[in-house]
Amino acid sequence: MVRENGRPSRQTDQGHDHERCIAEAVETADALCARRGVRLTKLRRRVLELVWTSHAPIGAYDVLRRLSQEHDGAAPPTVYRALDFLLEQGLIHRIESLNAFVGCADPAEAHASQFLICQDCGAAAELQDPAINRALARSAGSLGFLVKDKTVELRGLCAQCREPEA
Amino acid sequence: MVRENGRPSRQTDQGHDHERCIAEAVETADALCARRGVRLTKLRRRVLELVWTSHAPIGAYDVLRRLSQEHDGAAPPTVYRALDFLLEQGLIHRIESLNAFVGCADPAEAHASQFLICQDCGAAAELQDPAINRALARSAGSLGFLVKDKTVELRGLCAQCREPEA
DNA sequence: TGACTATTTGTTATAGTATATCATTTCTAA
DNA sequence: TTAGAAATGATATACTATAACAAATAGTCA
Repeated sequence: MVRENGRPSRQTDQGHDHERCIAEAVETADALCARRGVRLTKLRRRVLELVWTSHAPIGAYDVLRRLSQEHDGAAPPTVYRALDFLLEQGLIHRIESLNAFVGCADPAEAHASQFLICQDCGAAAELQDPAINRALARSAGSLGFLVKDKTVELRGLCAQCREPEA
Repeated sequence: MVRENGRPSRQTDQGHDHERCIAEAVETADALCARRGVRLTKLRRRVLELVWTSHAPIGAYDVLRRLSQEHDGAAPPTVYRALDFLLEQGLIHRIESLNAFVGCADPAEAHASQFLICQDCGAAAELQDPAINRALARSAGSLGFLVKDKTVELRGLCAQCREPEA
């Protein structure tokens, strides 16, 4: 587990076993891709792991920098193609306000989610709040707007990072 | 008014007098900046007009291309600085999912708004729906998350562009 | 007024994000 | 085993945004 000075690293550890987090994400992805008949190749799986390095969204070029250390000839398209595949399969999400990517907490089926992004620790928590989706659907619907895709990103301070406030 | 073949241009005309739209936006901006003691310079005012060219969000480099036609030596910082000023003053909004900018419909005071972005005509409608904001606040609050800033962007088809469906 | 100061704009360079294109390799299925 | 499809390699380039410093302009006050 990644630590700094013996204490949990804020960026990577919310007090949980993150290795397990990554392993589970990869297992789920393997199963899902097998069921769907799509190929989670070694490269794509590795990019998925890199995105899951922490719960903080990671930029494509950060993924590239890490990938390059172990994969000769990795270039931007290498990473973007893998990210595109993972996005299509719903295994990761794109955070528009950060130009970055984060692992999907619940990739089993397509869903509209919302993100709470901490400006201190960087972590992005994924929600699927029916009340929010209802309010959005109602508002758009009343204007005759047909929603195809949603981006809901709230930036601020997560509960842990707020504590020192007191 | 911008037209194509004598018919209203979808990108710029939703069946309204858009010249009036632009003029009102500039008048409001002038008054607001005067009251606040900040300077809406000729350059900034012109960039505001260019952002208001249509109700479709416009990219910084599109603004630059247009500005260059009338303003020697316009460069990226010229535009980005003006856009930053306009954002600070709440006169325009940034659409994260498009890396683009759109005029603010109600710049008098800070507000959390939502955008309905039509994937056909490109127009972005700005909402300020209290029900949406309540749902977001409730959800974030229940998790102890302190919200500082929100991005809510729904992409799909606006009422006008849906009609041909039938 | 005239000089000081802060703000705005000009200019050049560069960082950061993403895609187009074509060649090569690898996988799959017949 | 081999043709076709899918994935990856490799190079170039497009698009978005900011850093840094110089010059010009506007506002202030002696």
